[in-house]
Amino acid sequence: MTQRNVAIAIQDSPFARKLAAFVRLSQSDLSVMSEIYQRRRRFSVGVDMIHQGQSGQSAFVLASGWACSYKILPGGTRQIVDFQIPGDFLGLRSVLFRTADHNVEPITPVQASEVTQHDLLDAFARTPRLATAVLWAASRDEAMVVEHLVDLGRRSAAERMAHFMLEMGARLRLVGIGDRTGYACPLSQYLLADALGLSAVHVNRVLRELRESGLLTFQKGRVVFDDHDALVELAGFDRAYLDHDGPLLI
Amino acid sequence: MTQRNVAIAIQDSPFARKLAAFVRLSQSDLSVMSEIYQRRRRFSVGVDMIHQGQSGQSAFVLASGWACSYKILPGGTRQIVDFQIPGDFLGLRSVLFRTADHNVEPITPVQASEVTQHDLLDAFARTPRLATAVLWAASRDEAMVVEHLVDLGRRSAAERMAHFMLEMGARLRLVGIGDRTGYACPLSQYLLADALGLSAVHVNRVLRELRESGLLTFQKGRVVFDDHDALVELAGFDRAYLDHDGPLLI
DNA sequence: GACCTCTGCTGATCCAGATCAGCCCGCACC
DNA sequence: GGTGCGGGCTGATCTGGATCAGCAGAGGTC
Repeated sequence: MTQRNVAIAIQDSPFARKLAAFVRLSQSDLSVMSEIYQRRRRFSVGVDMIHQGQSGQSAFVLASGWACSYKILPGGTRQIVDFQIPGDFLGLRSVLFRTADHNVEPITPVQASEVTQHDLLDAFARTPRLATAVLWAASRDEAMVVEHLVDLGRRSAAERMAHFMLEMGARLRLVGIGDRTGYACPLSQYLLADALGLSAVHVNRVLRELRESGLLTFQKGRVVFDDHDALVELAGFDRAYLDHDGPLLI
Repeated sequence: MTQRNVAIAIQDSPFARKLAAFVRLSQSDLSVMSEIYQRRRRFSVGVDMIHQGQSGQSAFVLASGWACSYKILPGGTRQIVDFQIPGDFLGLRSVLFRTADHNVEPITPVQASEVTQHDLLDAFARTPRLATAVLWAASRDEAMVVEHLVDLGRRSAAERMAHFMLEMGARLRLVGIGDRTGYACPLSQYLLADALGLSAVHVNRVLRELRESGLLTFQKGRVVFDDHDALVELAGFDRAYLDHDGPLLI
């Protein structure tokens, strides 16, 4: 494969597409990325990709499948911080902090490219634009976590659920999965509960309410927006934090 | 002032001290920083430093005083995402995303150094190590937001309060304010309520409970840890996410 | 075919924390 | 010296969501 071909291949990956929304990536940026992107690993459901408290962990770029990052509390309960979908960069903090402050676990079978601490620091030294791009991607993740914080702090259960479903819909559409009408969603009600800070029982009831009021249906692994506008209204959803207007770094 | 003197001055700032925990900063990194650090602006209480939805905003390095970053929901309630103390870098996302997705407001009179979009991108291009350091600082902020998310999702009101007070204590000690016994805290119970996702009434009751059970006293602008170990136990507080073990980038 | 586990679903009851209403104090301001 | 008003503080009441308990179907596995 020639250099040029490699660069074309990587350009089409969801990860590169996401970064390109922020910086115009040079040929050398792309080849550094594609080098990393080649090395694929597979993970099966339930096997931690990153383990809280352990050091020397790698980061990953998700190529296919869904994962979730979460924290376990003394007491056994857990809080899911976010779900990762194809194109997402995960475990950055576990590399920068040497020891991981959270877990990451696949929800479906996952394919991911491993990025070691050495890869990362090396890539930053060689291609500063890439470092800035990763900083941007990390900031976008932080914006999502902040939005989840608002969910838990100030939105009711139904608003939270609506907001979450809309956010996942928007994120998936950005990487070419799903459309305005809905998307395939491999999450169980238990996972939703741990993410939204609710009990599984209550998640079930909220989903029923949303279904019966004709807003949203989540059944058999598929989310359908029955009334997109009403959902946006209910959740106070403003997708500004997800997409930005063209590259900042030319 | 000679180059060397400037470098020495900036090295003692809380901001540089924080970054130095992660990367060994070179002479040129320091001089880029000190250039920015000279330009001080003052803000008084209640005047937004960063305004949600507006574009072309700057970031700031806090030199003195406390600020808070928050989001307003349609409906008027707000959620405080975090408080900023001296040495903190704030508004990074408002620069990287061109338009701000949150507000930042001083809680006490504030002195801060302005960092424009141009400053930031320029500094990154000139000193990649600094870019990595800022990435690290941003990740540390994200780790704090994640911990707040866990607070709201899975901790009871008393646990939340304990966790929050311990976290602020640890952060303040890192920049040389306060000690193991307690610290000066300019927050009102209303601010605490907006940060912890509680009502002000309930904040008051929780504070009384903690006081009466001999764990923590917050009165007249001062937080006193009456039983630090019991607080850590109650909150499940693990300060690993705040301090890391020596520079990663040599 | 018996058994287990996972997930979705439901009713009954309980409780942490919200909401409503109001008092008290210090202090800025005219 | 009245008059706001921003805090802190408190009692009474209400409620969203947790908890407890249990059923049903769909796989998986021996």
